[in-house]
Amino acid sequence: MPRRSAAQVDTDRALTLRAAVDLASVVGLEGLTIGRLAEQLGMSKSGLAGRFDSKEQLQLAALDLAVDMFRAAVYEPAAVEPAGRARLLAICDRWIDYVGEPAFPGGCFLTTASVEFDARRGAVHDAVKLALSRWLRVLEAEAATAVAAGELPSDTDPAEVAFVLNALAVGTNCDYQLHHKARALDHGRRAMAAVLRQPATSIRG
Amino acid sequence: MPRRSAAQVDTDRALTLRAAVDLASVVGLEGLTIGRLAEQLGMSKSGLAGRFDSKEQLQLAALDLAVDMFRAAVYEPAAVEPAGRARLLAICDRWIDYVGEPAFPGGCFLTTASVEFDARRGAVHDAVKLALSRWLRVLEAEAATAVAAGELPSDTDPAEVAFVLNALAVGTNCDYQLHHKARALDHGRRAMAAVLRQPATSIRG
DNA sequence: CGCTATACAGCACGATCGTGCTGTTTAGGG
DNA sequence: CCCTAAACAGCACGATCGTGCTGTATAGCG
Repeated sequence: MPRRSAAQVDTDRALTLRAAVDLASVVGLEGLTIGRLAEQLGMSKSGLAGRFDSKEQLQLAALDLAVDMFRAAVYEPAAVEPAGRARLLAICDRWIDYVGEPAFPGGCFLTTASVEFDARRGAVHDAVKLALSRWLRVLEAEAATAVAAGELPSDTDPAEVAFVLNALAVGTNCDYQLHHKARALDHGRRAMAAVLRQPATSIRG
Repeated sequence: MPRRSAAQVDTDRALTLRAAVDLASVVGLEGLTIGRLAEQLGMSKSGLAGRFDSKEQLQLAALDLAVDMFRAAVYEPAAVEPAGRARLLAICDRWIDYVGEPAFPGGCFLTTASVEFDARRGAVHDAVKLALSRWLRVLEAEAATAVAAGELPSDTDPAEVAFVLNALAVGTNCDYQLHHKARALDHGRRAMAAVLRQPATSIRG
């Protein structure tokens, strides 16, 4: 077919990647197959392959989109809250919402990709690791702000708060994806709230 | 080759499954391939396939072995402790040990299988779901015993304790497999201990 | 010492994988 | 209005997948 405008190419690529993310969330990033994705999009294998240099590039692009969608669903709505405990609470709330009604049919994409590629080598592993490290650092910075403001106990380790919140989210995602019981979301929410409980006697005010 | 004694067949099968579990912990239960496993064992594809009815049976057998190994590494050493909080603490301790030095190169097999098959249908999905449900019920029963004995706050929900402990273990496993930082194990241990903290004023004595 | 059942190798099958190459079609610049 | 460049279909390639069938060698029973 023809040469098309850059905008059209971009939206085509975006729609392609959106379908790729949906598919990969169910069958995994490795099960994300050129043939299957092409069939689902109603185009030929070579046509689809032409949009990406290789399967690995497709995996990386799908991962990027999934990270963007996670940030748009979880972080950005919470970023309107003031930094610190309030923002962390908003993040956790949105996070559990995201686990309960994920944008993808197969649950949190980052978690799936992390478990799938944690024991492999290559660009995809590195990209997953980088994305999750960055997210943990965001959480840690918020926790540090909260501690500095006296919104969390002064002996709180921000890195530990970030770790525990992430672990609870990952664990909640796994449980919910396996059993689809809303109680898992309640448990996850309550456990996160307990982590972010204010100090009994406020230190600075 | 020949007809062999039942004992020999059993140990051969056990060795085969042990290799299958190792391989699957890295490449996933779906990436566990007859050809790759046969090559690793130095035998032909058809020879290996003859030991199992189908690939799905191989996956189920590998899963069974992984569950047995998890129980042997985590639950059974802790079962010598008295039921309730002491046993839960021992379980958590062993659990984190298991995450830090898993019997398989790719981390906790159950977690990997759970994430891999949570969005699929079939016997493997059902088996994973059943195994994890049973484990959660074990944790919940121990937590209920602890609450009844006054070793945990009386308003504690045993199901929530079981859920949170499992979520922390899963999250710790994911983080550790991705980054291989011992600090993750410390964080996981501390968070689990916090969940099992004794009531400030013991109710029954 | 034969006989038989079994564990396995070897091979072939269709399907699907990722990736190239070759046309063909067409939108947009000159 | 051409003409170039991009997007894609169609096809083929070797590799690998799971699964059968066939032949063969041998341990253990009678």
